[in-house]
Amino acid sequence: MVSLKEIAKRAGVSVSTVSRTLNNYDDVSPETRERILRIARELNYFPNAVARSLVKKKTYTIGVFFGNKMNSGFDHPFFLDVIAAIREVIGNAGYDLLIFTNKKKERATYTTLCRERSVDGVVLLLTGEGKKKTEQLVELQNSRIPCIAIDIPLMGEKCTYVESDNYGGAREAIRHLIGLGHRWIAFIGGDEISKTSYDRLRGYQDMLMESGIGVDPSLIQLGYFSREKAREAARRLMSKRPEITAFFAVSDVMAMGVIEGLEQMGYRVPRDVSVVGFDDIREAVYVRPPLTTVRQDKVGLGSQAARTLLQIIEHPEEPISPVTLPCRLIVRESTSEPRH
Amino acid sequence: MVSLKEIAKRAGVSVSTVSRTLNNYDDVSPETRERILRIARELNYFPNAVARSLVKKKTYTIGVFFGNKMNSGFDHPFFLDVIAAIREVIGNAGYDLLIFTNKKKERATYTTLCRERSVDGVVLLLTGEGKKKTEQLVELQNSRIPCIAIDIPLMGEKCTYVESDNYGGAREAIRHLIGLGHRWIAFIGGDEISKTSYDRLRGYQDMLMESGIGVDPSLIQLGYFSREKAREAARRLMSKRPEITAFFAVSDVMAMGVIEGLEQMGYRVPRDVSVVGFDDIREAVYVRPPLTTVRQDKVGLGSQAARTLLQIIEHPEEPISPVTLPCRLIVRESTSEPRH
DNA sequence: TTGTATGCGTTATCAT
DNA sequence: ATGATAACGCATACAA
Repeated sequence: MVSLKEIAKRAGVSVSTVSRTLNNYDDVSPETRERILRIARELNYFPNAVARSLVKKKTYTIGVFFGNKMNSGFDHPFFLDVIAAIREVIGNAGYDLLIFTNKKKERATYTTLCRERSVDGVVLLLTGEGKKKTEQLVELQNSRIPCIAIDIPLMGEKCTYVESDNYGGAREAIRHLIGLGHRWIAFIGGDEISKTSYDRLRGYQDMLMESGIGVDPSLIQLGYFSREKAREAARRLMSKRPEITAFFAVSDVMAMGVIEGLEQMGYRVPRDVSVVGFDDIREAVYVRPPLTTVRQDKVGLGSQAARTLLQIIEHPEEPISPVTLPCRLIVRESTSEPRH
Repeated sequence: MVSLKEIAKRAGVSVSTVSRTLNNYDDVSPETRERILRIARELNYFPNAVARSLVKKKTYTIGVFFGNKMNSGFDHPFFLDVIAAIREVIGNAGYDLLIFTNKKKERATYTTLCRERSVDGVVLLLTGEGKKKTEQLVELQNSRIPCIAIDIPLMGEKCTYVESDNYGGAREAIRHLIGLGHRWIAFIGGDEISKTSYDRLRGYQDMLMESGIGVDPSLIQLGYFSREKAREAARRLMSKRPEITAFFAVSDVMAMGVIEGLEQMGYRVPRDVSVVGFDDIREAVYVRPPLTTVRQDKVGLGSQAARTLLQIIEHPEEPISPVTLPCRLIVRESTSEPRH
């Protein structure tokens, strides 16, 4: 509303003098400086970020893309924690967050939306649907837009990702089950394409091999990160292979589905069958039985993503690389020794 | 990156012709139109929203303010659901969401931040801390910035709010307890200033009066929307007034605290004492015992807020007024008949 | 120390 | 049907 011109007029100086004063240049006399600052304060002046962005080509805005499903709220399993951490870090650095929601752009891609809004950087917090837009992801990865992805293996000149140690976390989960005495351990995966799910599968397989138990492919099913699909997968598995004593589901939501399916069939968890999840979402501690699960460091993921992104933006010369954060097995009450 | 000027040069026309073409003006010949559109497509042109905003004084951006507490994620009890609904509605209308996070502006207020970023409107999704910045809220309310508050009674020329029927919801909760046979019903309020908490208190009092039970002020305590504070309040209350058979806490988080306190003292819920919450947060269904609570229509709150805000923005001439959405009592397992 | 001029990318007004 | 020009609010190179 009140502009530099307005202040300049009242102070009897030129616009550029006002601009320099307000930007703390030191080439302005103490008297005029005082006068200008006083007037600016009186008029309650604040610079127009839009105009400034136009000339400086810097918006102090970080874009965010994430899943689209409506009814379940944001469908990322721990959107809230990750975004809170991101917000904290980038806020301290002087940036705001732009959440892309505009549905009116049919032909737009992640890249064009970023360019259009001139965001300084972008974070990708996608779920199933979004992760499948491979062409768009590649385009963004190859663009010069500073980009950090969570759980998606993108690598480019200004693009990298953060993830949990999914492989190691899965190993711990299986080690735990084996230690308890389990030998017939089923695996409920996510989908065919996600690296996240794949790494957890590898951890499961490797641990079983190393323990001399071996991998039985028929114990491996996909649950597509859906509670219902996981429930049905568990029921199918259990009726075909009643010797199973434990399930490892690669998300807590699916673990909850597995437990549901098991109980529908008359099994008790963990007395008859043990179940381990992944993520440690908020509900995990409340659910019955409280879930043994592999905790992802959500705050760590978010703040690391933010820090890496800021580094790409503000120190473009420095090399970048993906970062992997450790997971931790949280033993609660959904696992116990196998029924004999 | 690629601008109107670039396209103009390649097409051999002026910038203004390109602009008119791209904005679907009808005063451009079919031939040049085709040529320009083709080149624009080839160059993968997208307009620079910043430049456009500067001249049109419209950003297609809705600002969002909310609580600041870090560790607990966003501290609004149902931030996620509300924001998801808002996102849906404003996204369909062609707007994006700007989440204010910048901590580097000490002297800034809600109003100045909005002006600085030139947002077209703003939604207030505040918790305890934010709600207490009364001067700032008044300033915003009196500004000409289109504004919608959730659960805060702001009213101005371009400012209003949405809330749940807190009074009615509280009445239902108490009616339920009375119907079960309870007579000694304690109230765990939020704080002294929030209208939300106050309306629920009124519902509690009125229902008790209408039922001929009457209100005992010593059964009323504040829990400041904190689990721990509510837990301690419940313990104090219960040791002084062991005749209490039911608690009504004005948030689920506090209800969980109350249950915790009760169980620490050796009471069982609901066998010995019944507990009713408010909100119906996601955890409410998983917690033990599953919480009887007053459900707020989170999606309704969010989408109503968004619709109202859009109306203020796009139809400034029409009158505005606050809207109140109905609540619904969800009976689960934390309530039963009183111990004799 | 201060002012003038120019440009950022776009839209809009007014000629032609 | 098209182009020249100004304007949005600010920053900056250069001149004075």
